[in-house]
Amino acid sequence: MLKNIKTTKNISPIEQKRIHLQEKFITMTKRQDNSTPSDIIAKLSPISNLLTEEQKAELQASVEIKKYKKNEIMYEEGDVPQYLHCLISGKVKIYKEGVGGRNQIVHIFKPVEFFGFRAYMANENYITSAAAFEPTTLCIIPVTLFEKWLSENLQLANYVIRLCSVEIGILNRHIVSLTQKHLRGRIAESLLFLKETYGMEEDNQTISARFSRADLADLSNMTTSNAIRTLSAFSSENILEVNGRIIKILDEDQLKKISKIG
Amino acid sequence: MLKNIKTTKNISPIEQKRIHLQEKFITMTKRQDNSTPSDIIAKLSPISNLLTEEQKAELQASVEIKKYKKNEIMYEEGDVPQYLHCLISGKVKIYKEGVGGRNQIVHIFKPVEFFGFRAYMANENYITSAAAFEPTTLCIIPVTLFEKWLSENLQLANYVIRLCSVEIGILNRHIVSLTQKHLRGRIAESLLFLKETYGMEEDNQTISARFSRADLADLSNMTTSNAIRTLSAFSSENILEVNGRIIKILDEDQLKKISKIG
DNA sequence: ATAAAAATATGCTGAAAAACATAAAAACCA
DNA sequence: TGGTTTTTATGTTTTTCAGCATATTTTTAT
Repeated sequence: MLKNIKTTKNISPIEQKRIHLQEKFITMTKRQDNSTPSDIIAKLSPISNLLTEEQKAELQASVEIKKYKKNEIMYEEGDVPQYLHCLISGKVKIYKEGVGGRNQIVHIFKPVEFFGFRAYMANENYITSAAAFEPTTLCIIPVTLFEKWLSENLQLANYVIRLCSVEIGILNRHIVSLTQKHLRGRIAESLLFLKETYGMEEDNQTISARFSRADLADLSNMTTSNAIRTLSAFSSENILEVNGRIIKILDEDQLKKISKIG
Repeated sequence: MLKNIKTTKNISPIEQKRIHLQEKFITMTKRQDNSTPSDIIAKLSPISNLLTEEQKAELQASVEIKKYKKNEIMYEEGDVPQYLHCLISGKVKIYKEGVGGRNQIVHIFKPVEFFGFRAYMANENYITSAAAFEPTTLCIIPVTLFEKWLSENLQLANYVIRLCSVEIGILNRHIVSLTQKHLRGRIAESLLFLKETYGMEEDNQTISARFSRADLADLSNMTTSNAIRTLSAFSSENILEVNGRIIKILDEDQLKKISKIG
């Protein structure tokens, strides 16, 4: 009894709010995961809309659904690419192992986007790994089937060319940011990028993503210590309000400025 | 007369050899540039082989030949993409301006490769600039025509998808190298990359490219001073033989090792 | 041919960020 | 529930590299 009272006393209002937000976030995430198989096929519209009737039938026949736990790995560097992966719900990181065991996240995906075909099309084994940030549902389709579709469907092929073109642009920008900006600029850019990708919660300030400091570091090319330090600095400068993994952007203009000047 | 003797005396055997190699290199470069218009169309085979007869006729009707001097700029960041560029002879760099006016070279092209369509396909203005390392000949084709071909030619579209897939892989690898390797590892990698791209001269040691230290620096994400310093170090370690812009790889295994461990 | 400009070489200094260390807080789990 | 592991926080030291200065060499322009 006494212990219980003590525990309750220890939780500050801010902490209570954090726990509340955290639970709401988990609920939101889980809710997205309740799709039935037919729902899921419908969700593949970015691809399936471009397919012929025959190809849609092939999709129906070959698609498989896979669920991944938090931090579970989908494929690793060196693996032979076998499937086109479509992200139905959850969040996925594509990362590459660096020299000192340090990882660099090269892409993050949101529903409904697809990945995992590049290496196959380039005739390589995977040079990156893919893992789930949070509980995630994927559709997987044999990549040979996807290749066949590409070889017979102009619309799909042109869509993929446009996707790749956008991706190359992002990577070009990224190279310069990661190599030339300073710690503060790189973290600022990553936070803005997370906001763009996963959006905000109802308050229009809280980023709809819960990343560990280590993941933020891997995204921003720095050590975990420096990610922690820089977030603390932004917090004490009232640019962010940081509450565990819940990050609220208080002064977006300032953050953009820091991101821009490096 | 006396002066003449003095001048001759000042040129060491090594220097004479350097001048000889330099002149031979310039001759080689110039020779590649003597193509007639019909030769040039023939040289576009990587694309034209994939075109239908009708498309080939359109190519013939629309293609233009452009010559660029050393360091001349083809397009700049912010420009509206208008042409597909095919490199017929010479060497081209694609680069991006960084924060402190420092450039990062994100791609180098050799004949016959094509570029300049990515931004258009991504529906953007150019986010990179293109310039000639040395006297260069290009074919340019209206990018709208290229887009039309893509929308009606499966083979071409699939070829472009494969090209983009390879490119994305290179960029992913590049991000990790440039951010995580040390000076020595980055320069080593750039030199090996130049060797892969432009090949060697007859001696099978000299890289068939003459890059300024500043360009090597822009390729390797470092200051010009550090590119100079590191090349000197490699030279005194007998990994390279450096003679102005002529770089001979003496110990490729060692260079690969340095590139690998960072 | 000669002056001016650009590129290369090298040393020195200081800033930025990694590496290391340690403690506190939070999450996990048997 | 208490103990263990992981994550976050923060201070200190060390390494790497950019920035600057200056001299020399090479290239370019006139």
